[in-house]
Amino acid sequence: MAGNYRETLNLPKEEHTIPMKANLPEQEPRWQAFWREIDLYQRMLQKPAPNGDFILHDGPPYSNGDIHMGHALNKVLKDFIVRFYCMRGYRTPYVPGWDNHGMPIENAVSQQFMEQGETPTKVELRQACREYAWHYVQVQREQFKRLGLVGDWEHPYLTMDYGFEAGLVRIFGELVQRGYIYRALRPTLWCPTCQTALADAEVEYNIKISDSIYVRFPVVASPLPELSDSVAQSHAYLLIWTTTPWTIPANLALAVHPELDYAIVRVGDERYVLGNALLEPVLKTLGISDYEVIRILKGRELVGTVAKHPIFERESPVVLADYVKAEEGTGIVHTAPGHGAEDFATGKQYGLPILCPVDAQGRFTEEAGEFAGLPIAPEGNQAVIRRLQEQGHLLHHGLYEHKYPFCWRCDSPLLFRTTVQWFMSIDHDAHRQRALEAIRGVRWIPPESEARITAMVQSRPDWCLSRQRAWGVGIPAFYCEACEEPLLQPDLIERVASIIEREGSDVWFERPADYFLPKGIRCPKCGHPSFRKETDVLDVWFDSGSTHRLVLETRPELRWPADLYIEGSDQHRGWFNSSLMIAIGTKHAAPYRMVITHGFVLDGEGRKMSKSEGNVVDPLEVVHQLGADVLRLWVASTEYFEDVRLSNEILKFVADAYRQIRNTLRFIVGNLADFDPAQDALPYEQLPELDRWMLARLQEYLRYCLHAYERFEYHLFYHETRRFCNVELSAFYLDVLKDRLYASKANAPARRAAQTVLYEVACVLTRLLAPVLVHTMEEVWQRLPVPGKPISVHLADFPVVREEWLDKSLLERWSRILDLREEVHRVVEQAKNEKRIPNPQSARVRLYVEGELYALLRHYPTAPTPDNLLARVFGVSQAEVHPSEGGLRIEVDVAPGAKCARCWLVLPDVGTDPTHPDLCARCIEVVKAE
RNA sequence: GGGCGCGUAGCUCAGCUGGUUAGAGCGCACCCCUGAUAAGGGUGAGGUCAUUGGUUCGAAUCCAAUCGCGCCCA
Repeated sequence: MAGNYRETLNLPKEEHTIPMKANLPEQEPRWQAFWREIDLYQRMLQKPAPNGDFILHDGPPYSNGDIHMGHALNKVLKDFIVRFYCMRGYRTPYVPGWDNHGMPIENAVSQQFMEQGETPTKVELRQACREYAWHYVQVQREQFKRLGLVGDWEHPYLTMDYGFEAGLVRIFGELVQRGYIYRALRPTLWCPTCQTALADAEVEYNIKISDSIYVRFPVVASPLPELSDSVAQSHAYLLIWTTTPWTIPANLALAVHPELDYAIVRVGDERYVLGNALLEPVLKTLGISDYEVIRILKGRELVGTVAKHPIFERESPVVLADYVKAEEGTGIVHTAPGHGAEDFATGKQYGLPILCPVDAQGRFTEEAGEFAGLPIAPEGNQAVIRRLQEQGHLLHHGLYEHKYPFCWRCDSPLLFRTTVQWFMSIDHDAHRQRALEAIRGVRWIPPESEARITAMVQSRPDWCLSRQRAWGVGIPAFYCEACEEPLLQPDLIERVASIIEREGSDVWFERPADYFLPKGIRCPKCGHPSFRKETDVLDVWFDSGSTHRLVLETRPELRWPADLYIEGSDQHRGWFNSSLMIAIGTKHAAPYRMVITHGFVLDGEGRKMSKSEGNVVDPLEVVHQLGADVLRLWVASTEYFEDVRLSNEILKFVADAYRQIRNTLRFIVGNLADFDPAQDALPYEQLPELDRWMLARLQEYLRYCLHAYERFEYHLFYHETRRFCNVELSAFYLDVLKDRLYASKANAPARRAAQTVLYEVACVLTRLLAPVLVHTMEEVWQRLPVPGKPISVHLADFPVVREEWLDKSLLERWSRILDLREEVHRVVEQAKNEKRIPNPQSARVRLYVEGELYALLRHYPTAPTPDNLLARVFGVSQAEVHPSEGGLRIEVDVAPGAKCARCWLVLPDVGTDPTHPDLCARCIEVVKAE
């Protein structure tokens, strides 16, 4: 009678393990609630920390809008690190923060006011900005928490906290004290409609059709005979091209490239100088076909030549500039230092005045002489062109289509104006050298990052701290109302700071200057008693650049400097840089010991994600559909030092990986249902060889993973874990173990040995994966029978390699057996395909081996029983080993005997007992014992 | 246009200082199992190592250029 023996087996207990379906979107919030209940973050901090502190300082995201994948990547990486260090025995306080001030919020809020037709006062605008920023702090905080991030979310740092704002003013004061701060003119892109300077991010480049004019400047003096000879007749000219005629009134020089070739050409009795490479196209445009090249010379030879302004009685000397190009124009660049960044730099270099005859509304000032009062465009342009024509210096006028900067809010074409701004000097007191030295003392990961920050610091200009904005911390300067003398004094700055600390930075905009100044103060220059306040606010990079001082130094659980900053690679110019500047400026040392950079999140094709492309993957949606653990596993799977890719397809693969890891653990935990390590675990010495092999492989795997964790290379850990779970556990060890686990007596040593190892494997995997799969590993942990275990896996210690289990010779022997296993599989597969056997389970394998391999294999039992290790390893019912003289031969046939109804092995001893005619000898014994 | 970086199978990644037929896992195809079952197992097919040209006895690995992509700047 074929009985049903299923009930006599020790099958994994479904109710004792984790469910196959993870249902993360629903389950994760429950675990998060659990952590909140037990106050996991505080418990992590209270955990013994024999290795001391590890301070990861959070770079503050900007508090506008929902989080995107870039945030998710950044914060999840931080979370891996915090959790790993904590489990490694470090105290790891993590204080998340937000960057609140700044233009994007101000713009969004102004937009809202505009839509409602309201014009807020500065203070009203600021209050709305503060509310807006706070709203998104709360939104993002919840979104971050949903990703499973651990940290002091109830006490984050905010750059708009009064204390922080006061701190900013004080740091500014420190820099004033140390002599870093100065005031100077600077060219800015200016919107004449909004009447404000714009930041780069507020500028959009669009196609514009401009006037294109070729203008000649008469030479009035030159060391070159070819030019000076004709001076008397005014017949030598330098030829320029411009698309902004209105800047001609501000012309103060003509720039040439020192190394480019220039031609002096004769046209009738006139001579023209222009770039040799541009000779033909330019003369063609001007309609000149009859000409003669008199001389070719280098640009630098033109130095000393001076032209006359084509309209005004003023000189315009030739100057040298590297940015002059031979691709466009005439090779000679009309230079107006008041109207362009490059022109400004050249102007400064040559000591030219910074002439900017245009007012805030884009109208010519008195300095523009006859043009005063005209808007620069279109009237100004037309007037200038007309005047040039009257003078006979306009050689060509056409139209030109090119990219031009526009205001992103009002779409007006922008112009360059020079205005007075506050700066931090980067070269004061050897600051730049100190910074470069400090960079060398920091550990940069990846190492290329050091070259990048070095280049940035080497070439960075002075820091322009002024922003003509409302939503920020006011620059604490005063001006004499009589003589305009600026008043910038550390003691006065401290007065402002202490008031802001009490009342918030709005007070600067609400109160008059007197409120902040001591009674009786007078202008040191003219003695006048009344002052006005500076209206500029600090650049927001100053805010975030100060966090290391205002967070690390003020929170008792933190310290300065940080052990680690980890941010996107754009922060070389951003936060890494601004933090370094302020740290060097105020403390002469770097604010971080180690800096990691990660790449950007691109789509599946390696392109930037953008709404218009429709290739954006939203982290909130991923969490909603697949779960945070899948998202986190994706982060772990990427080589994030470079840009990383993400698409739905990629997520599908990661979700598969998640399922495989989950199922492996599900199987292991299910087989530990009746296992109590305290009572049932076997000592190492009593473990069968295969189990000791597994423990050795586990140590090798663990060592590899620890190394990967230590180097922040989670992708190596991810791949090795997948391989370990799929190949070594699922496809091999667990499969081989099934007979022992299921068919042995529950407390048979063979079964307890298997469980002992499974338990070890589970303990290692769970802790190793805990920083990544925070929810899933907690779920597993709660099921594991660990004696005296911490309440959460996140409070456990990271596993350590047990060297004594690394049995080298065992590993070596088994690597040969595993090779042989592959051979056997191939032969069995072939037999199956040829229908010689229905399936591997019904097969017998006979090995004919020689030499060393025979010496190795002969020790294994070859009798047809469940204990035939080689048969179990090969996945067949029976296996024999025979000596051979002609190399390896593998024969496969149908195993003799019958299939045991209980263990399903085909064995000859099935049916030896009449009470159980369909059982093998081993199973009879097990069944009878019950 | 400039600076930095990247480009190995459909996907994610190995491949140390140049040296045997370029590896892994997943995915895919075919098959097995039905006592991990919306699971598990086996076998197999996939790559001119972005392109081109150099250096070398020999290059995915070094050099140059080109193309594509990204970040920062102009």
